[in-house]
Amino acid sequence: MTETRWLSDDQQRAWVRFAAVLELLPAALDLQLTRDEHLTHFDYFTLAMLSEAPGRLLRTSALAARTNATLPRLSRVLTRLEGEGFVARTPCEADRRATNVTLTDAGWEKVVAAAPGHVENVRSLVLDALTPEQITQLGAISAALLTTLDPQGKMFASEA
Amino acid sequence: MTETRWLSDDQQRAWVRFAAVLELLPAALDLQLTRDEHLTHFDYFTLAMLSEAPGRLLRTSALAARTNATLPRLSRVLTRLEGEGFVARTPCEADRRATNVTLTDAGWEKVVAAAPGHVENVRSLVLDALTPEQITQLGAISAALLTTLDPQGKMFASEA
DNA sequence: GGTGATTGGTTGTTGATACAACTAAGGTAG
DNA sequence: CTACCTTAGTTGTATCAACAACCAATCACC
Repeated sequence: MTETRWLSDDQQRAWVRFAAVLELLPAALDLQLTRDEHLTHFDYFTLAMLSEAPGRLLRTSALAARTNATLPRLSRVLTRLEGEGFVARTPCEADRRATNVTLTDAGWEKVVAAAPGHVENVRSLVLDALTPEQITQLGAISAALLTTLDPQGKMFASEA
Repeated sequence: MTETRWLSDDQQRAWVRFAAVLELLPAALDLQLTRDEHLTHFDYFTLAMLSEAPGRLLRTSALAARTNATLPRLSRVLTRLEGEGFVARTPCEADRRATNVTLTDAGWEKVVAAAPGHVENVRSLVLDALTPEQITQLGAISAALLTTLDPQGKMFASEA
């Protein structure tokens, strides 16, 4: 059995604080969206990914990859969002196993309505608390972490 | 209606990456603990907070504050952990509304067994991907974010 | 072109969390 | 001491997500 290498004081301090951020920030992000727009952060992100897709259209499995969702989870969320009139499901002509998901006009309006409040929340919770240098550092740190967390870049539409 | 101030390229890039980390890292932390120790990260954190408390004892509501849990959530988790023999609930003598939660010997053993693997996971997912400077930066950035996210320092036992 | 393996997506079931209602104990004012 | 408010914790109910089982369509291969 190998000896555990514990953390230095500096590592310990950074990790404890960062872990607290991981715990608190997602909840704070969700809170504003559910309160102001009756959308979960996942709902919002799903609609946002569709809004950025060419033709506001993605296949279900492609949308699942971008949102980091399992297919069962996305399936039920889409059923609800479809019922609310924000998305529409249509069979894919090219591959009849697949389903195309499109953002409806109402869905587009919803994203447009929700985005400013969400961005303002991101500003007030994150960006406004940091110096420009720290924002750049955070980008570099996050990129470094993503090389192990998301080596394929699944969550980034522009890549691969 | 005020005009929305959108994000600069630098802000946008940093935020998109950081948001992906917020999505992926907690799941990766949970995965190792559930796979290797059959503990959720919340279970582990709960036991860890108890293990660091004087006498391995905390009142339920104090434990809830340190773990950022609602009382109902903690109540049910404690019921399960009690059934597994890791914690014990005893009435508080001083205030008979309150309940003291103590870490049993089995619970202590569990934390001792689980900690090395968890720490190793934190290393491989976070610390090893960063330079010493970046670790220091991450600590400072997290501290800055916590001034708005957790102004009372609820999650830090040492403070107020 | 038929057989078997794979992929795309939905649904059954179970465990987990939130909100709200509830019980019980403690504090406070008359 | 009694009525009322607050605090500590548990439990009822509904929603959400995960895993697994399932159906349907496509592909690989002979």
